[in-house]
Amino acid sequence: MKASTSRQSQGRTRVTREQVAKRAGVSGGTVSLSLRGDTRIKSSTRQLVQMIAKEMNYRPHASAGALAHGKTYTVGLVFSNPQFSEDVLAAKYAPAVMRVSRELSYRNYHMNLDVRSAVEGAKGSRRLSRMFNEIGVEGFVVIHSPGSALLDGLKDQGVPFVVLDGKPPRDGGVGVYVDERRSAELAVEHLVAMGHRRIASLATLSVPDSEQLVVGHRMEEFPRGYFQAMAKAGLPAFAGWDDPCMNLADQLEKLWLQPDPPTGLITYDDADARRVIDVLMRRGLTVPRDVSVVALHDVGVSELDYFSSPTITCNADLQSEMAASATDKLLQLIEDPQNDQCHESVIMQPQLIVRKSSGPCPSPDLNSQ
Amino acid sequence: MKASTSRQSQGRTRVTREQVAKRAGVSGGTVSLSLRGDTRIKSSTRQLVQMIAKEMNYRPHASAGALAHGKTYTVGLVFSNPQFSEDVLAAKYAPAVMRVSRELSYRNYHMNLDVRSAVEGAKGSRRLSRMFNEIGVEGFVVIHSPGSALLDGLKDQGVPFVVLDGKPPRDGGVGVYVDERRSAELAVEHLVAMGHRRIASLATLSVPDSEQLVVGHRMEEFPRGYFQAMAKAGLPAFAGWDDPCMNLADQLEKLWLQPDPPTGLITYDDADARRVIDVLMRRGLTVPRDVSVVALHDVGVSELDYFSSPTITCNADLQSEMAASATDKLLQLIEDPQNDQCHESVIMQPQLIVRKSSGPCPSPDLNSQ
DNA sequence: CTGAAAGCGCTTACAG
DNA sequence: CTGAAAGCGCTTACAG
Repeated sequence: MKASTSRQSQGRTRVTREQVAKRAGVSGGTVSLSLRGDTRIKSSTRQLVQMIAKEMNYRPHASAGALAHGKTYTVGLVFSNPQFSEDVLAAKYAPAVMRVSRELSYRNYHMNLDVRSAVEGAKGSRRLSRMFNEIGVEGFVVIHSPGSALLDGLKDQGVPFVVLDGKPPRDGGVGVYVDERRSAELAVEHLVAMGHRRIASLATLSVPDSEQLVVGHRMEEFPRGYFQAMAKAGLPAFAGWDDPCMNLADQLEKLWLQPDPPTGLITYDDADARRVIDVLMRRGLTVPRDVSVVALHDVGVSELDYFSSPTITCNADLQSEMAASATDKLLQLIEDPQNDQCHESVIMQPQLIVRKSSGPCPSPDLNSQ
Repeated sequence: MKASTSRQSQGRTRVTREQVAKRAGVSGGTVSLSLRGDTRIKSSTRQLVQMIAKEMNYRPHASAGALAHGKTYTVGLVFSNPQFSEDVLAAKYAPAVMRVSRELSYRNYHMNLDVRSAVEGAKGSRRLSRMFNEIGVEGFVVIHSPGSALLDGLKDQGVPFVVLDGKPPRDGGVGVYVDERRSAELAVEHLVAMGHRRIASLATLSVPDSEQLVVGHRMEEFPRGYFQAMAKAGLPAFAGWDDPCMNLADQLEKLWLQPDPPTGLITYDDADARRVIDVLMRRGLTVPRDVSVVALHDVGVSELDYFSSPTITCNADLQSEMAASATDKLLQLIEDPQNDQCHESVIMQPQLIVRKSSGPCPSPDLNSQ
């Protein structure tokens, strides 16, 4: 019973178009057209063919189609960020991956996921190029690739792509990303609205030391948005760090050596916020009674609610929305590259979700008691 | 400058085999054989062709190959677990997805990820069937599909598949999963070795109520392993729950109403463990000083280390290893189905990682002080 | 309204 | 050792 033809996938004799044609008493071409609902075929024969095809459980062979008409209806999803390990990226972007997959399937496209293209430079480029030429992937969604050489390669070759959660190369290309400065602004505005005036920003590495490169990226937008927002609010900015690699505890230490320690803290993400809260607790400070903590990003731990660690106020994670938008853009780029509109990046507006880590500024009296 | 042929992917004129052939002064067939390193071709011409092909940056067209020889070198990765939402599955299995992708790429296979097949029953089956017939996927890695109708469909059609982190259908098929009973045994043995005698097990739902089905699955193996392990250790088992939907706080409440509350607790996963620790803290109990908590599974929060919530002792997460093994099995199944060995499931042995949530049993004196 | 035919780019016996 | 040719299953002008 277990025995079967040596290649199962082929042993199961495939139903071909010609078989349907014969059964229906028409030619192969007519079958193709009928199944596509082409009105050049008389309605009655069209329906006949459709019926018979369904009966026979006929499925057109995609490879044959691809060879004939040149389209594969497949796009590649690749990670390209040498700064993070694959697993870190995978965990972080899992929802995006899922969303892209779902959106593609709605449009009858397929998704080819390739992790190893995460490799930067020539090697990564070669992989993408192979995917494009060999498998016939029609375009790429590239996840979070800051200033990648990969992208330049794609652009040179005229391969459609869109960057998900990252900016496109300076000289063109499309990206879908969140307005970072606005994220910082929202955080500052929220704290100001709660009466806070002394609001500090903390720089951190939430990744292993070996991946310090990321600091450069983070440091670029994160504090800039903070400084601008503070300026806009007419408040003096002060940062916790001397250099970007300074750890959180040291930054807090330094801030609390000042005569007037901050009542509001802004961290890069919710994971950092929890670390900060933990340090504050050890110093005998309670969040948000004594200090409010707001994070700019949500990496998935914002909603945990423990005895000593409240839920975190932070900007909503928009990756699923970005994924949908990126998929949309890419398909436009593939199907209608003439349309100028699809060559523009999408900048999403952040939305702050207020949770339990932030509250009113303690009044000075209580504060100094 | 921006103008280009209407279909970029085709506009970029593809380098074909015939072009290489002409340049090399040989026939198309010779090019194919040479590039595959076939020794029927004289070494000198073989090398010549290889050189020229590289020069011209020739990439064989996969669809054409697939049409000619019938192989696509593509496998499908699908989720099939109606009990969890896609996002929950995605986050949980992200490392597995990455690992499968990597392993496949090492063997020059491609991965087609399809989320929507998570839909159970006829609809999901149809999707898989379409993937198999249309795209020519040669087999499937099905993630965590307890007793799924999908699998039966695949088996009936003779489509190669392996279940990742789940058991195969009772009547055959291959799965890769961890020995759940042994997981429980390790947890019990660890606590016993630390002097604990009163060890309770807590049942929980770490997913929203709407997904209660999962309880059935969990309850099946989890307590069974616990009860067996306790019996083996010669200790009386006692469970925290009356019914499996009882929440953790109530279970703890109940346990601590007893004259002799437990000194060791076993939870399903590290997330549950943290919830338990949180409840214990509110009751004024410190972990692991007063109570040790061990989880059977690691869902990724075991290593967080906060002031009030220590790292969690639990069994290592083997999903990456399972993913590698599952990929291996599937490719064997595809490439050499005759080999009986590849039709057997793989049961992985768990490994307990001791962290800070477990420690020696408090001595009775200190305990009652 | 439909059929016959060329072609997509490859693989693989089969001659020579 | 290599070339000429049939064939994989489709699409798409082109006749009629």
